[in-house]
Amino acid sequence: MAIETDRTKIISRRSRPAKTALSQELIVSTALEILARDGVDGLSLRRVAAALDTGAASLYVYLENLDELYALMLDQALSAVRAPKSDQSTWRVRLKAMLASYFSALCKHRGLAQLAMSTIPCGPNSLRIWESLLVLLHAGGVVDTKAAWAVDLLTLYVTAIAAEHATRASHDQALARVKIVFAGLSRKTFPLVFAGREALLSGDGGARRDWAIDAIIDGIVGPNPPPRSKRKAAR
Amino acid sequence: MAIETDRTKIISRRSRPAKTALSQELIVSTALEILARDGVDGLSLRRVAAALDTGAASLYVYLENLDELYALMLDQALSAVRAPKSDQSTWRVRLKAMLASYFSALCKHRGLAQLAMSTIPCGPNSLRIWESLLVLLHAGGVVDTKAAWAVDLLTLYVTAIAAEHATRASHDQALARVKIVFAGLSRKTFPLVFAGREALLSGDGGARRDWAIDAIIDGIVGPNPPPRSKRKAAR
DNA sequence: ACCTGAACACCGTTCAAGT
DNA sequence: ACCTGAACACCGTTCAAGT
Repeated sequence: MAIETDRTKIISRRSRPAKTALSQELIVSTALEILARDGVDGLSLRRVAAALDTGAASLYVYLENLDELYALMLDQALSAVRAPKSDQSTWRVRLKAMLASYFSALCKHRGLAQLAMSTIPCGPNSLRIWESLLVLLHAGGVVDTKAAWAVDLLTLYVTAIAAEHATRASHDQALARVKIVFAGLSRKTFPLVFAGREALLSGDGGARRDWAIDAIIDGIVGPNPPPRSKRKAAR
Repeated sequence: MAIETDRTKIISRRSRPAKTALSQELIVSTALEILARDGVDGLSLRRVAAALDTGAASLYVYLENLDELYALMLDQALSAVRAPKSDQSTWRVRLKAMLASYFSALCKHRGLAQLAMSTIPCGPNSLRIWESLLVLLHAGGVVDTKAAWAVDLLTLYVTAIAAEHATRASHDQALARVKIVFAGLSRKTFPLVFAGREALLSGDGGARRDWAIDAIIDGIVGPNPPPRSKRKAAR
């Protein structure tokens, strides 16, 4: 998407981005950089403006408001999500790969997932991803309304788990509170919580996420999955 | 300004709550009221303080910071979540009832769900709810690590869907953007998104949520559910 | 058309000073 | 111990004025 707007970007790369002409894309990229570096608490319009050697007011030529910036940031970050090649593996493996890619795109910039939770993703990259997910689900026999709802459910889960991930990572105070609570947990009043306290805490990253995604897909496909054809799953 | 700390409390209950002695609980209740009335954007420490006829600084006797307030608000709101009576229905019906209760508790105060997404719930009410959910899942044959992960998955979904719900409700600008995108959607480039655009948008509230919860439970229980005993499900 | 400084109406948090 | 006003270092957004 117009990676290098014009020459200046190549010529005058000194200490600073050297007063490149402002553009929506540049603003968004800069904002994503700041987000990745300083997290969601370090991101502000004023800081983005400062990084671009200008004042916050200047950005309003390119943005209606902060929410629009968030939406654009989300979509630009989602450009990293790629649909896996269609000529290999089952639809299920490809679906999971795509969701994993979605997850890591959200995690790449610290706190992006939190923004994603309060933004309805509807940029070009979201559309592309939705389409790919729908194709994969169709291959799995999930169609129509169910397919639409399934895309929503799957992306919602991935976004939520990424947001939780980011919260725990950046916000160790909250995590410390949980640990204290678990340390003083009464085995009598809460026997099952007590027994499962390890598992409840364990981010354990991958394992829990993989299990959850599989569970959700199982649930979506339903108890009577369509007959598995011997052919490669349809494109 | 503690002019009327005690007797006056009974005597002078006029227009205002009449300068009740401050307390953590009172602060939390007031904050929840403001949240319910003005949404997440209308909530601030200063406003809570103003509603209590004091300055923001006064609250720091009872709160470490804003995050602690959020955590306390979440837990107080979750006190409305009740475990259904154990002597009726199947574990599955009761599980769904409890999750529905969880959902409506989060929706009752506009924007609470958004706070919940960036707070690890670990107050007494969360513990109680976890325990009940674990009991129900055990009745359904889901145990150990799987049960713990399942509780996490279910509550994460409910929280996320409530947050999405709140975002859409309060934030019609974003919703308008989606509608514009869908209106100009290319049936050629995104055939499946185009076909499912109604279903993707339809909040449709209950139906989609019910389907998703059922799908997740199905997925958790797994393809080989334990033999359904004829007895009432164990407590 | 684009950029800017200054202003407006807010934030959370701290702290010395009061009672 | 509790409360307070004032201050600090920030916010997003607007707007008249510049180029």
